[in-house]
Amino acid sequence: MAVLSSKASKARKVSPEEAQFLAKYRPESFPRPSVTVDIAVFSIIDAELRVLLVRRGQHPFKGSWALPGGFVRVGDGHRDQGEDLETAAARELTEETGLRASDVFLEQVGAFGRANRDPRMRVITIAFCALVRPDLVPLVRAGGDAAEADWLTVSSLSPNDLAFDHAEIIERAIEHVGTRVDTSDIASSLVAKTFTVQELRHVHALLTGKPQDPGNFRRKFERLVEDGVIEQAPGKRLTASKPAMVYRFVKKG
Amino acid sequence: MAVLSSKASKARKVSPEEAQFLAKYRPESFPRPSVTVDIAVFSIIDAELRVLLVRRGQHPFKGSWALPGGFVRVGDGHRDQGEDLETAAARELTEETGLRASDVFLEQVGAFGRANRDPRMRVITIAFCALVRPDLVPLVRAGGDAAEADWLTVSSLSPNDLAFDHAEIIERAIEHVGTRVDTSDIASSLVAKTFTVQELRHVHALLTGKPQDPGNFRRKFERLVEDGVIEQAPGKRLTASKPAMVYRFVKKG
DNA sequence: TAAATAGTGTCTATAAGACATTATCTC
DNA sequence: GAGATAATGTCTTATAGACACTATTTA
Repeated sequence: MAVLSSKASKARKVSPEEAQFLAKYRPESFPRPSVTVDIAVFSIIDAELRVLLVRRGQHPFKGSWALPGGFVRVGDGHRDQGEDLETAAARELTEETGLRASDVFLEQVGAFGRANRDPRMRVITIAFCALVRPDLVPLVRAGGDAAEADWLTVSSLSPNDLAFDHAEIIERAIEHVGTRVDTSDIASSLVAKTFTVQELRHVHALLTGKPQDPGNFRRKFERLVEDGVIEQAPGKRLTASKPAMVYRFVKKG
Repeated sequence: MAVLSSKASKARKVSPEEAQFLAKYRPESFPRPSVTVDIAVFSIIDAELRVLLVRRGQHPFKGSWALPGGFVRVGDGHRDQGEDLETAAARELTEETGLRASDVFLEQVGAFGRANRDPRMRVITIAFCALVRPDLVPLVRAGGDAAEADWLTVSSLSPNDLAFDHAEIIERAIEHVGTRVDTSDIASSLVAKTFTVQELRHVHALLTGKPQDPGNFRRKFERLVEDGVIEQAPGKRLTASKPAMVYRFVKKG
């Protein structure tokens, strides 16, 4: 399976015959769906997992909370084919939060395209999840056309408050993140640049939904230090009692 | 997070005001992409992991192998919104193989929508993976418009032989399946109705890409028997030497 | 000194990896 | 009986879970 290289057909050779075909080709006018990207932007605020939502000012679902998102730019559909899905997600993220996409973890969750999920027309959305480090949250400014935006606590969300199928999308996005906690450094996107053992433990607890034993988690943590994923940082974190040592993720070369 | 129920807004209440809004609403004519479903249909033939591909008879990529797939039906875009993505995938699967979707494992892998992945026009595809039990493979008949179809060995595929970004899709589909081998009964979709320990072991070896130790795998297998996932079936599998006991997956209630 | 939280150690259960060994069939 | 594969057993190591314990700070 390693035989299959990732980015195929980057500079594909086009035969004269095929070039002629393409020159003559005119896309037929089948009915087409609208395609959007929606982003479940997560962060941790006040020790709670939260998601950034915008309140809809228009029908349908006027007054409900919705995920930030928007249409994928597809160009004129012939010469200019527009932007990639990831690019669209990154653009929307920046537009709606003011954050640079390079500072945020962004990954596709999947496509959601049930018929009638939008009563106006057929809309297929590509859902992404984004993780924002808590120390960047203060920089988030409610973007563009959004009437009202807020970080809502995930555990107290009610599906009735959410527009479209966004409750389902959020649920799937959380699941998506949760399954990757142990196999990726996804948690690094939800702690500040420096953090204590307990702070990272808390992130894991929130993402997995299970309480993490302090002693057992430390073992995991120490393994990450041994493997060079995490290193100690200068300084200490002052608390109400004994200060804690402070760590940081090692930048990958 | 459990607060979020899966299928939200099944019978949403629409206020008179919103109903009026929807009655007046006319979708604007933003440029829209074409949306297709493509299916990576896998099975095991002659002890090799194979994927069902069709040879393209037309430009672009004429002569290359491609995943079976087709356009998602989106209705007239207003009153009738067409079919769900899963429905589209199941329909295409049946059209192209003759298999009933209920007999086949089918799951979404994700959306692939890079600009210019199709030189004709902007096409976003929702990729699915399908797993066909080996005993159903003989029933597969090259479907509909497909000029030529064949089960190609995954490990000997070259990206150059594949149309569009289908090499990338296949790779991601294999990855998708591989990550679920240990946490789901996905392997049950790749063995015949009855199977031996070694046969299931071989499936795991192919899906994970790692050789599975006979003794160690048996332990795993016995755990599945204890958990009621697998049960012994009558009869034996005759081989060149000692016959092997035969098992089957317990039907879920 | 008391309260609080950081940090350490221990015991057990579970599962994986790497073998060696025995059992039972066909030819 | 020879060859082959099924089936079993053993030893080691890695990890997770539960929980008791010690250390260091603030108030």
